[in-house]
Amino acid sequence: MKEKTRVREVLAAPAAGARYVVKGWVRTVRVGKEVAFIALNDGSCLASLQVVATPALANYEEVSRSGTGAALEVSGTLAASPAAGQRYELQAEEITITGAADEAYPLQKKRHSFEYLRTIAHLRPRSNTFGAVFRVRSSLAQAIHRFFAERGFLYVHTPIITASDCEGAGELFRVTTLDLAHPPLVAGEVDYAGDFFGQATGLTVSGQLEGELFAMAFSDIYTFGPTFRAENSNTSRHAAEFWMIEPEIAFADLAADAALAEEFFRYLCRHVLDHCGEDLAFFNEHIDRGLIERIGNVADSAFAMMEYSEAVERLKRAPVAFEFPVEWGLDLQAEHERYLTEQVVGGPVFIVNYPKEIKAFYMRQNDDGRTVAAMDLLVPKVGEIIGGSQREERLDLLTTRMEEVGIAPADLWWYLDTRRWGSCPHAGFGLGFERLIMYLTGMENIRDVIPFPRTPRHAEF
RNA sequence: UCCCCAAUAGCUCAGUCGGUAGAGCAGGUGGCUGUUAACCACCUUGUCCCUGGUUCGAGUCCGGGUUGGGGAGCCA
Repeated sequence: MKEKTRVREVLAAPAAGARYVVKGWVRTVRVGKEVAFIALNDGSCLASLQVVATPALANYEEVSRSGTGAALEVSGTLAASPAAGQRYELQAEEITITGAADEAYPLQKKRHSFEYLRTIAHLRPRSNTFGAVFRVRSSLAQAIHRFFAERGFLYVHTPIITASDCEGAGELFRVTTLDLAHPPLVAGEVDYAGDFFGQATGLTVSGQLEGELFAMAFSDIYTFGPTFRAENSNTSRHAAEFWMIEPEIAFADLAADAALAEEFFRYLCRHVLDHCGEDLAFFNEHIDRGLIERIGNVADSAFAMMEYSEAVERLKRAPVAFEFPVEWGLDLQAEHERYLTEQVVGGPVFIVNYPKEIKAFYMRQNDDGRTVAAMDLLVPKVGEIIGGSQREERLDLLTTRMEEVGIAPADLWWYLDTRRWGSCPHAGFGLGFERLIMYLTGMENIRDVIPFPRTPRHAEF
């Protein structure tokens, strides 16, 4: 095969005149008798390359009839475009139709609803919006690894399959090789002793507990991988399979945790502004006007911090009627979080030190005896985007707390061992990758920032 | 899981008071043109989500269901 040049590179050429081979998919064709214009896109950037075809081509008739979606290989010479709309165009000398696309091609050169595009998720990456979404997603994933690598963090692959169902409150997907029609039974219950792992197992809902084990050896670590929740959640912000970033830092307290989260979040805002400009401009114009300004503000401003107790007081004094009650000891609802970040602060804000009753067992108990060292980062438009805490490193307090909330310490003996030998203050947080992408693109549905979304009743593709 | 809304051509949608279905895009034909999701003319395309009911008559009103969307809870 002839070596190709990406459209992105061709469009960035210093001058016209060179010959190129470009391969991609047709976005639109505008046909005439003496000339046809083909917008060719290969996903390397948002812009398409204008290919100019003339009847001099042996297969001009065929080429001019190729519709939106067809795959073409074009050899030609780059020329300065005489018309407005593009700097360069490729004067085709030879065009091969690699894969034709007829009128049944579901992606037309017009606006489609996101709902419809979800039903053709195998083709939607060829659209402008989803091309931009998945380029930004890829770029952000690499930026996340770079951020941690620059700071000496160890990247750890925590297990996908887990036997501990007390990691969090999330419902586990079951992993089994048992014959579901005829499972082995003992006293009417399924006997997992005969299952593949000899015990009940499921897909992970968090890599945090294993991450803590590695932090107790490598000091600063992070995980970045898929996570699964079998919750029957039908919202624009929940998926059954999503990706999560979970750093864990040893010899660190909640303040250090929040400082890391802020540096991390601002780094990623700065990253898309500096590296995804074309796609961001597209989102800013078509999806969310004000996006670039909002991201820029976050990248440049220090984040506020507010005690949970103060947040409750502010909400109580708020001159608005909330649907849910505000009382010390109750969890903050989405409407409360939005009010705090959008109205009270007008920017990102950490809420810290929550009542221990509404938070997980592993969070470090504060000296007041009623709060734990937890933090949530709230951002305008989205609400909670990061949740983290300092972990309880004191063995006696941790085991007591586990018993209080009904988690058998024996099941997590390995977790408790880190508190038994060489324990130290440590902290970490979790960032939902898709929610980050939503925040940085303005896309409002999690199903539209993950290639093939898994949600209740949906595992197509 | 709960609340609300929606479902009409391949896609995006309109459809008045209940009177028998329409536009744009896509597709076809022709024209025109260095075009810019080109343009102009003509043409083709319907299980009006399913089901039951009210009615002389239902895309339209009512009941049940399915699917999708928005919101809430759970959370990331």
